[in-house]
Amino acid sequence: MNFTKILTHWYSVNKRSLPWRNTKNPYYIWLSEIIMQQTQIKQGLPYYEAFVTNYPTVFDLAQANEQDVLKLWQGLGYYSRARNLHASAKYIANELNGHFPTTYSDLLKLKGVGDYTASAIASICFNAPTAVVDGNVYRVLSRYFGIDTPINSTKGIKAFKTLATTLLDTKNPGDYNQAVMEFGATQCKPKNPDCTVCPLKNSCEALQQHRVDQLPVKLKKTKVTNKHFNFLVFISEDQRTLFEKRSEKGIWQNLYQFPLIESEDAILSEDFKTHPLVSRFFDTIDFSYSLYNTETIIHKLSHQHLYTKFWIIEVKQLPEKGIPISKLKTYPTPILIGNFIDSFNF
DNA sequence: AAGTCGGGGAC
DNA sequence: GTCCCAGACTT
Repeated sequence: MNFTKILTHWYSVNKRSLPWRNTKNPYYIWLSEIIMQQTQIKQGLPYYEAFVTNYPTVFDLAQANEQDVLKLWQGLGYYSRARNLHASAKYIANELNGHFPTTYSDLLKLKGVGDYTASAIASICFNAPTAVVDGNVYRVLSRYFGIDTPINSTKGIKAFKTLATTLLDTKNPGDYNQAVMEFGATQCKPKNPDCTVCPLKNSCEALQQHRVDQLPVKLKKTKVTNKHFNFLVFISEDQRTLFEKRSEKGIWQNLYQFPLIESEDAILSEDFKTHPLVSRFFDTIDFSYSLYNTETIIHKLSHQHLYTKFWIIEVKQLPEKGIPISKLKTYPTPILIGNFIDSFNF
C-alpha cells in the first residue's frame, strides 16, 4: 500500500463526525472552510452552527447587514474573513444569481478565497483534482518525505503544492484532501505525536531519521510590538456612553470600541487628568474618573501585545450624542471590549 | 519576500 | 513562555 491508499483508508476508519461532512452543498462547504481558516475545529464549530442557523442560504447571508455578520463572528478573530465572506455572498447572490462558482479558477475570484479554499471547495463539491495544502498537509508531507525546505518560503510553497498534487487520489480528491488534513490534526500532530500507532510508521522518513520533532521547518516570524491602549468609558447621567466604529484599516476594522487613546508609555492614574493626550480630549468638560482595572490587561495578538486600561469617565452630559449603555451588547466588538462589557457592572 | 491580521488550545 | 491552528491579503 502506498501513502495515498493508506491515508484514505485510515480516514474512512478514523474521521471525526463533523457537520459539513454530511453535505456537498458548496455554500456550506465554503462557510466551513472560511470559518476554519487558521482556526482549530473545536473553536470554529459553534460559529459554523451559528452561521448555518442564522443564514441557511447564500441569499440570507447576502441580505444581512455587515454589522450583524460581524456580531456573529465576534470572538473568532481575523475579522476580514467575515467581511470578505459577506461581500462574496452578495456577489454570488446578486451577480451570479445565486449560482455558486464550480471551478477552481472561478472560486479563486471570491474575496477571501485563496489557493487552499478554492482547492478544498473544488475537490469536495465538484470532484476536481485540486490538492489542498494547509498547515496539516505541510506537516504530514514534510515528515513523511523528510523535506526540510521551509514551508513558508516561496520555494517551499511551490514544492509542497506540486508534491500534494502528485499524491492526490484523483478518483476521490475531496476525501483524499480531508484525509491528509484529518491525519495531520489527530495523528501527525505538531507536538509529541504517537508514532508507534501510525499507519505510515514503516515508510516515514522523519521517523527513520529521528527528525519528527524537527519537521516541518518554518522561517522565523516577526517579533511582537507593545502598545498601550487607554479606553475611555464614558457614563452620563442619562446612562449613555460613547462608542465608535473602527473604520480605518488594520486590526478590528468595522468593529466598535470606546474612544481610544493610544500612548507610547503607560498612563498613570495620578497623571491621567494632566496627560497631554487626555486633557486635550476634554477641554472644558467636567468629569470624575477612576481606573477600572488596577492590573493592566495584556491582550495578546499574534504580533501585538496590547497593554490595556479602561478609564471610567463619569460626566453629567456626553460631549456627543453617544448610545444607550443598554445597547452596548448589540454591537460587534473585539473580544477585549466584549469581555469588559460583560464584566463591568454598568 | 515580508508584514499584517485574532483568539484560543496544547504543551 | 512557545508554537500552532482546514490562510488570505497587502505592501
